[in-house]
Amino acid sequence: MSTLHKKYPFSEFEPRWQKHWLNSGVFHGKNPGEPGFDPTAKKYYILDMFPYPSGDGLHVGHVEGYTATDILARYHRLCGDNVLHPMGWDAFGLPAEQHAIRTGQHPKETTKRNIDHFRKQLQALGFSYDWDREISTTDPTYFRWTQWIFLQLYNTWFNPTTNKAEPIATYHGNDPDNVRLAYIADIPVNWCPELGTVLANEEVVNGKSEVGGFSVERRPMRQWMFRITTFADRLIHDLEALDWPDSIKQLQRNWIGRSEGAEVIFTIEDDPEKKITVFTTRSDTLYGATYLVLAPEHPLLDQLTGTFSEALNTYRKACSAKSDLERTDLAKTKTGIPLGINCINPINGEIIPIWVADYVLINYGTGAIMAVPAHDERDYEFAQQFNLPIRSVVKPAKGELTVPFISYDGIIINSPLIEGLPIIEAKIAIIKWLEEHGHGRGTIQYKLRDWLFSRQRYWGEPFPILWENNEHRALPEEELPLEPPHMEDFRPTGTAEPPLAKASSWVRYSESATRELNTMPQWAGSCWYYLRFCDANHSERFVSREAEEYWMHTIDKEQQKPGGVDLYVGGVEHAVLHLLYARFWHKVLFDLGHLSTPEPFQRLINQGMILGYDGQKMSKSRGNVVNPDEVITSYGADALRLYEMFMGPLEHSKPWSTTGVEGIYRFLARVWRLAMVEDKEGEWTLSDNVAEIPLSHAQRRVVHTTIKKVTQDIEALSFNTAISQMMICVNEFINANPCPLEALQTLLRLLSPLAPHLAEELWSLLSKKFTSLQSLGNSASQSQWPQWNEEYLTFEEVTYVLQVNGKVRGRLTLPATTEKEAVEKAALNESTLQPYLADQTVQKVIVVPGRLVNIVTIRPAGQIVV
RNA sequence: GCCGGUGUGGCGAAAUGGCAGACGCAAGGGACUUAAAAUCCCUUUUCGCGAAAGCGGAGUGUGGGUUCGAGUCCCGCCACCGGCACCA
Repeated sequence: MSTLHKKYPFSEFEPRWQKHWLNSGVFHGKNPGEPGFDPTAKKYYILDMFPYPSGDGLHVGHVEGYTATDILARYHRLCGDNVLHPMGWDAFGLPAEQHAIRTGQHPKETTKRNIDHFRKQLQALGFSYDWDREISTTDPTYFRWTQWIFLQLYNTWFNPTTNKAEPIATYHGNDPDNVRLAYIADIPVNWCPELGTVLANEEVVNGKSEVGGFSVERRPMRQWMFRITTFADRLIHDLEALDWPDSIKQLQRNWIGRSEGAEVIFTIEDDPEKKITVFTTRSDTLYGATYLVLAPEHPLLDQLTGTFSEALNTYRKACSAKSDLERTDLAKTKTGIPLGINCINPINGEIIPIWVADYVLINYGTGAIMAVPAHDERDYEFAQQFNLPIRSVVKPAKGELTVPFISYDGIIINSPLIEGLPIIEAKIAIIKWLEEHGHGRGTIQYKLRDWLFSRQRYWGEPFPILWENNEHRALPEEELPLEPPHMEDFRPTGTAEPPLAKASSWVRYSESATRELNTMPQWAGSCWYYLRFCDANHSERFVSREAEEYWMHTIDKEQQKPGGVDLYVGGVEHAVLHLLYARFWHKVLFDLGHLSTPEPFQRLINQGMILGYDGQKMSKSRGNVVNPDEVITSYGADALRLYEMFMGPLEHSKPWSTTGVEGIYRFLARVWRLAMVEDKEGEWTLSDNVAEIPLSHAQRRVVHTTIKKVTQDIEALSFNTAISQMMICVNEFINANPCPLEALQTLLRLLSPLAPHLAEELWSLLSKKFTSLQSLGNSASQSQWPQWNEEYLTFEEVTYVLQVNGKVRGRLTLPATTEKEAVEKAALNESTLQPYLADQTVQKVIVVPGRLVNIVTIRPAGQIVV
């Protein structure tokens, strides 16, 4: 393709404009206090999910989201807004380190090279980033503040009475280490031997590591955790006011997994001092509990009796040897073992047996359940397996009782205290009874677990933590940033010991203190980068208060919007990882008074995936990967940008089509030829056809329709239809002779956010001849976006579609000003309709102004004709 | 199993409850050309009738409903995609 004659000289002018933009600094968004800052301009913060700069370079999927935000950024600048549109690099973390190990180079070098390559590729697409604000998470001037924020979390606790994070000094209990938001815990974690590190729950998919797909095992380890669970309720609640896709909100809600229920305390029959607390969402079925189940790892098991049967020990061992995958396999039959100990149901004093079974999970609720086999499928299956009694305590509101009966549409039976109540009321009554009698309480459980934050890898932020006498303390703030030691051999040790342990002189902090050896996960840097962009070079604070308040301030107090980034565009894969973690950090910093908004991202859009031509996900092994560099070489950056926007709705997944790119390329060439002609030598010169003549009525209508449609579509992020309208406009003028300058001028302005190189080049060529043209854009604070005039959109005559009983039977052209009654009258008199109206009685006439008339008739017999 | 999303020509798609298929791709035809490329113009949901202009019927996964009128709103079902899943 590249050997073909170019339809317009993009390869000459695209790099030229890119260079011009870079050198002139036109895309720099001004902070308050900067020379030229305009306090009257609206601020607009539009953010991309910054990339991990992989060795593979830019993907066409990146191009899609980045083009969408670039169009918005350029559009808002033309509207006179002060736009913040930054870019940076999420360059710490596992993939970068894996890549370095594979290529045998130090991650510092590979990261730098990859970043340089990525930056070049982005600039070759003409994206209007403010490169003055470029950041990399691996830069000490950046991760200094990542470490500082960690210390904020370390020195903070969650006060349940205020429902807020507060400085640890306001905590008056005896062990502050028990309540810090960043804490050390000895718990079973996801250890991945292949990667040589532990992973967060969110990074383990079906028992495999999300990165690389290696198997993951449970093992108890001492790790840094974040108490994100204390924010579970706010993380759910605050979703409401965000302009996010419902699907993403739902994903986060499901992940947090709030469920309301009750804790019920059962007393051990032979030892009334010992009690078991269970969690249930079905307190209404308390009378139906016929046995109780403990998770095999339940700590109470060790206290209950020292004389475990051999069988129980064997069972517990077998469970711990199982992988998560085996254990959660729904298809397998349930296993369990009776403990030989009974407990007492508080509601009726009934003595029921205690079992141990691995269908009860230790890390949800209390690790113990009351089993109600008549109303829970799992309990039912277990009871069948081991011949345990099944007692129905709810019957359906209508219809036959089937067991197990799970539905909420039921009435309580066999339960003296709550007999005959509907389920919801019964729940409340039981909880009230439990609380009054000290046998339990209403409570809320979450699926969300605390966030495992430490990794046993080299390429990440070191923790600003010191250890002395087996106790941790914060590294003094003035010693930040704490840079990782330079190491030649930074590979995982093959054991649970982090590689930093090998840097012995770095590890030793003083005679008696050593440094923390773990590093932070990749999420650390991406949790707050959007804040740093507001003030990327500030050295005194993670972001200056003034800049943060300006770019993140509440945009709409009336609508109770929380504010934050005005538009955030990225892939759906971050729905429950990055987007949840960032919200958590943000809320902590907000509670501590460092930020002015409770949420980071007001509006979120997920771009769909770009698939291969075969409709499959692009992958090297399928051989269907499209390289953006090659598309740029053949068709130019504008064509690539425009094509990806024309493919379909931004949120949809859609397959790549090379002929589709050619179609867009042809369209851009048509725009070019509106103004340019090629002479015999193949040189392009300005066409004599362009003239300063007034638009005809019809032309003016097309131009103003286009202004309106493109403006509204850009604001709605409906770029495909905006482009369609521009095509219609170009089709209108391609054969206009002469072509009015005004049409061309308007079209170029409308096109400039989408295909900026072509628009700039033509504008600049035209303005050499037509001095009436001012600058295309980017001159600050003056709106240069075209305005449409509704008057020009109207037609003098409109054609009505005439229907009889909903079927089109004719048309009628009338002056646009014709009154409804006159339209009706004209329609009834229209000759083409008469055959359909003969023998009929007109029952009703519907007139939709400017569009259609529907005549509803009835036969004399009284039947409506259909 | 639960939650969410999507179903419209050969393909990507478009349609404030008001002429379904704009715009683009692909396909076919024409103009220009010695020829090709490029460019420009025309046709293109489908079935029936017609030499043709045209006329008539059907049609937005599927079955119902609301409405003068449904791709669009409501109820049921089917298929595909994504997420969660022994979470009590």
